[in-house]
Amino acid sequence: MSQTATLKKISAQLNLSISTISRALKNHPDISENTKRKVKELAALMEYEPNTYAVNLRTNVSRIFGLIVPVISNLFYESFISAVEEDARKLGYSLMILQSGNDSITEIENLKLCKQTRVAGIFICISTHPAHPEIYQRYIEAGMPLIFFDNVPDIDSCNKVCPADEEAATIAAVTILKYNKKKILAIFGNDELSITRKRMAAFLKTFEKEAPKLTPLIKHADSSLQARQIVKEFFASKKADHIFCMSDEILIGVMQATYELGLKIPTDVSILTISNGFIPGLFNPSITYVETSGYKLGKLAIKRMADHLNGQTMSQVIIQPSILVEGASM
Amino acid sequence: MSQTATLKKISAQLNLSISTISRALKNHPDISENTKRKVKELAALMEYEPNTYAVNLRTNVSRIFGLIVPVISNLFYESFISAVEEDARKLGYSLMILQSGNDSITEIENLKLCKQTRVAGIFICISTHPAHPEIYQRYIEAGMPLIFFDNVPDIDSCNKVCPADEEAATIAAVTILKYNKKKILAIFGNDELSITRKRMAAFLKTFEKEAPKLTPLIKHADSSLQARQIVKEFFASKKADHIFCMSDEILIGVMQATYELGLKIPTDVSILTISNGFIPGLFNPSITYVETSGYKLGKLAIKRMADHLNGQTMSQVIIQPSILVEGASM
DNA sequence: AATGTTTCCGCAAATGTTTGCGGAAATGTT
DNA sequence: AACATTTCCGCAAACATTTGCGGAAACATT
Repeated sequence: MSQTATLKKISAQLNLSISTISRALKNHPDISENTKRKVKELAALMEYEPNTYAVNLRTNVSRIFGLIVPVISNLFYESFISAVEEDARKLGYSLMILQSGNDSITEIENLKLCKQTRVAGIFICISTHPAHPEIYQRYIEAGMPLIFFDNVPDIDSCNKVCPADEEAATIAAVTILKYNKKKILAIFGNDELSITRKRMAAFLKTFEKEAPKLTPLIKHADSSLQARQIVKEFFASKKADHIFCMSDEILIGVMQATYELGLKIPTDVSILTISNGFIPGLFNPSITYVETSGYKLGKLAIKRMADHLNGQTMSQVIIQPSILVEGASM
Repeated sequence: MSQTATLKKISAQLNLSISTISRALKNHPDISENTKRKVKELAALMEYEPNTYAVNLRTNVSRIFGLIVPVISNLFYESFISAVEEDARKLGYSLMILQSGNDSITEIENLKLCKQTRVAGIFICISTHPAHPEIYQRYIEAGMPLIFFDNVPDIDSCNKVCPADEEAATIAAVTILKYNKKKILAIFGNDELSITRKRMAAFLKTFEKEAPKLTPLIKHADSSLQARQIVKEFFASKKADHIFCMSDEILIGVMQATYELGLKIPTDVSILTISNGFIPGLFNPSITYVETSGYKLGKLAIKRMADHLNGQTMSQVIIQPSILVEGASM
């Protein structure tokens, strides 16, 4: 890079000490208005910008948040990141974004990188199989502001910001029952994800409570393709009057299957999903969904981070409530 | 944060000087194998990690790339970012991601932030209306490795990595003609985007050349909603046997309109779009598209950056070729 | 025994900024 | 005139690291 202005260079020009320049630029009361003016003028002229590294070295804090997600290319994370970035910038922070690829080792490397970078705080959606869950604890105990979101560890005293997974699944179940559906195929994601387990438990619990005689058929799919095959295989021999999808990914596979099977929605089969809202609107008829907004969750997360940085360091679990958004698929 | 190990603390423990510790840890030949071993052992024990800020202050380079996009929540940028992050990590770099919100002022602020952070390089997709295009030049002249992608400025001597916008539009036009379409509605994005202009010019040029008597009807839409309205208004009075969509955003609106109008695809109207590939696959029938891959573009961009950092600083324009992916919408 | 070479390590400066402390000059108070 | 207070500013240390230079010891060469 080119010649960069420093406090030293400014001080040399004005015959003032470095400390005076530093203080003048930050409106320290010790400095007279007159010299403040002169310093600021020259600083502007020379396009002075404080050297972030020197500042961080001195103060030992940076204005960067670390954000770790399994993948960026995901509608949910993407909107989450977008929300966090927006507000982080307003607070004068920027974002260092890392992908773990849902791999525990990479995740740990990323955490280490955050530590090395002396980030001001970390947002993390943990991987499916954390090899060393105790590591999170270490970061917390070390005083690192750490906000877990979406997929969170089973640690009690930590900050978590989650979609209302149980509530969303409950709303879904209640809605399905309200429409008087009887033969229900429910497709969930990877069984090992905490999010899957939570949603499934709440879903089944609601059925047990509200309609004990009704037992939805549960299937698991790791991908759109699997979901598609599950539906096709199922309908080859049996029928269902409703398909519940745990996520966009599953919905996409299910919709492709209904195309291929020639099923009319909602007359042949009704559909309900849990989603951010974007994908359900692409289909015709548009799919009714229980909203879990990555964007709103992001807003909550950055808010929690800001509060934490302002001294409210006690751990807290925040749940982003879910609402039903009616499409035409029920 | 907790007690952090520093060179000084290690040196105190071992009764060696700081410089010896520093050299031992980086295998400097001046240091004997014996002390190297001792130093490394203690460093590992104390979980020593070099202070990034001190290192950067001394060396004046960081291992961070800045990446500026209009928005993160966009399938194209998202996959671009994903690709860049993957390879950046392999090279030992991380990513600072900034959104400009397609606002020139915010974009300049973000550039400034990159400069302040002393990033090793910048990837930028510029906003629609750069208020001060000369600023880019300033960064380039200052020696900042700068890679423009997707929407790029009209500067000659700079590094650009672009989808083959012209080629993509040409392929689209050729395909439409191949299917013998006669009444063509072509919907493009915002007229002021360089990407729109490039695609439109190539599209029209191909028609002029290959089928001079055929003139597609051109419309512009800034959003899915607008595209939807355009189609509905158009079909209220006229007919078309093909709709060309410049982007996913437009495709989405068009598809909603076809649902509402009850148009069968491809019998009533055929559809072709330019896309990353994700969205076209969601519809039934799946939409034929000309691929412009954000992921592949990202790989190209980071490659160019790596080369630049390795001394190949002369400017270069790289085009990511386009291919036709056949769906069932033609 | 004197000189040259190698091996191994430390001194100190430098990077740019922040900040506690102290101090000179100017002003105000008896 | 003597003292106290205020105003304004500089000194120097500190943050953690890197690196040119030099130097002491050990060894090898005449």
